[in-house]
Amino acid sequence: MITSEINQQLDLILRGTVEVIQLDELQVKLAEALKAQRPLKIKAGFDPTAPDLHLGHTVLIQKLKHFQELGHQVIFLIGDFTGMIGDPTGVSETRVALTKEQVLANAKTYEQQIFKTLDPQKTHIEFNSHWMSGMRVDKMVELCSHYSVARMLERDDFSKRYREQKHISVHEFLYPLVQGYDSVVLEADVELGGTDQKFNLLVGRDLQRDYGQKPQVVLTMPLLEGTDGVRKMSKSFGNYIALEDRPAEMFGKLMSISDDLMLRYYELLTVVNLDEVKRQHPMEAKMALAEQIVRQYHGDDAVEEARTDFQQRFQKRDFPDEPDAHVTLTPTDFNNVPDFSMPVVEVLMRTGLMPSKSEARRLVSQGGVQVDGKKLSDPNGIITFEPGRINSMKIGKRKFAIIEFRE
RNA sequence: GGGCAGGUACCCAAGCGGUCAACGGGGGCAGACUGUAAAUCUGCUGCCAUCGGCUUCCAAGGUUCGAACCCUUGCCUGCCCA
Repeated sequence: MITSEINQQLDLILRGTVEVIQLDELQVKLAEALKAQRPLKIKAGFDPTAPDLHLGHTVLIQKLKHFQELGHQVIFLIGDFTGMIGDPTGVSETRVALTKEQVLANAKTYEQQIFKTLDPQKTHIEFNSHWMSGMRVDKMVELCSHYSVARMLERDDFSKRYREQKHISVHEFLYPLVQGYDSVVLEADVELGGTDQKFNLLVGRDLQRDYGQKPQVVLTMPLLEGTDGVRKMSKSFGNYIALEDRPAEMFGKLMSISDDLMLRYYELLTVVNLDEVKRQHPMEAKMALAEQIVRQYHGDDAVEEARTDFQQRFQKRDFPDEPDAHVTLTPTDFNNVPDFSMPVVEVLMRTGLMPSKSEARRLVSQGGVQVDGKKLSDPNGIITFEPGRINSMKIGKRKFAIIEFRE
């Protein structure tokens, strides 16, 4: 009776997970929870350095949702303490430490976003600065004594960087310790994280054991590949789909992924049966995926608009309802020219869609610019405007602008 | 504290006195192709400009007719020895 209940829970819990350490411990915890009518504490930590979440983060949030649906206690931990010091990961760039205000603002954004998936009533949000900021140095030193350098160097990225003679700051060693200590403070039963977090999650187990607690079960989730289909989705790679992307943009990005990647997204971001997806025409399946995800974060109306925009822009290669730029010209814009003409490059610059004139000329000479459906080719060309006439401009593959001339 | 190696465009990485705005790869952009794509092929990828010009190769000085390349100092990174 209890066993069947547990197995039912496990079905959902294990969906999509990469690794569970240890499965039998999880079973025991579930059984105890059931018996004592006490929900398990499920912890997942997020770095508040990024103000917005992307689909990659939602893999974990979905998993939290599963636990929540099973009646467990979800703790959304915001690593603001770590954030305020500045995450040293990423050797090439020195990150600027965040101020308290920034962290709070970011945390606010997090709340808005995760509550599109999680139930606000049943979600605890914690900040680790709560117990870390006031920690005395002697206690910090004591915490450090719970772990050894050799074990630190076991960590993949540390050992790799060490081997490759890359820089490692001492305080980077503190991060896993702090994260692990969070689990001690929260008395977490389970901690979720991406596969890249495995080491940190395991440190949590060790520390809990050292502090006389039962070690948390560690559950790792795959890292979602970004739109390039290769590297993990990340803001710094620019291959991400942010939850706050405009609906049309989100839709477009989802449509631009490869067919293979589409299946992966289905697997990790939805509960749709994959065999069913494979039976569909790839393009239709991709549309359905885009619709489902846009709906989740922007609602039904947005889906409608986004789909229409996409079909116009890309499928019909037509002008979208909402141009990316709208330029209004008046006679004063042509001060020295009696016939209301203007170099193409100048017009392009006025749309604000070009980073430089050189870029604009390049685009024109490569045939990437159309005015009213006619392809331009001369980077030195001139466009003559007629009063009251509205000119449409296609700039590159995906940008559209309206140029209006009013007398 | 001493010794050694290195810092080149978005990233990686050539170049080591003129022919360098700087090879090559990745990424990005554009064109072709297509089911939106992806893959593939082709071109472009500092800025301004009609020829042509201007500002770059960690920073500041210096040597030279001329420096990314040589010298000095500083800053940064890694390794080795203390």
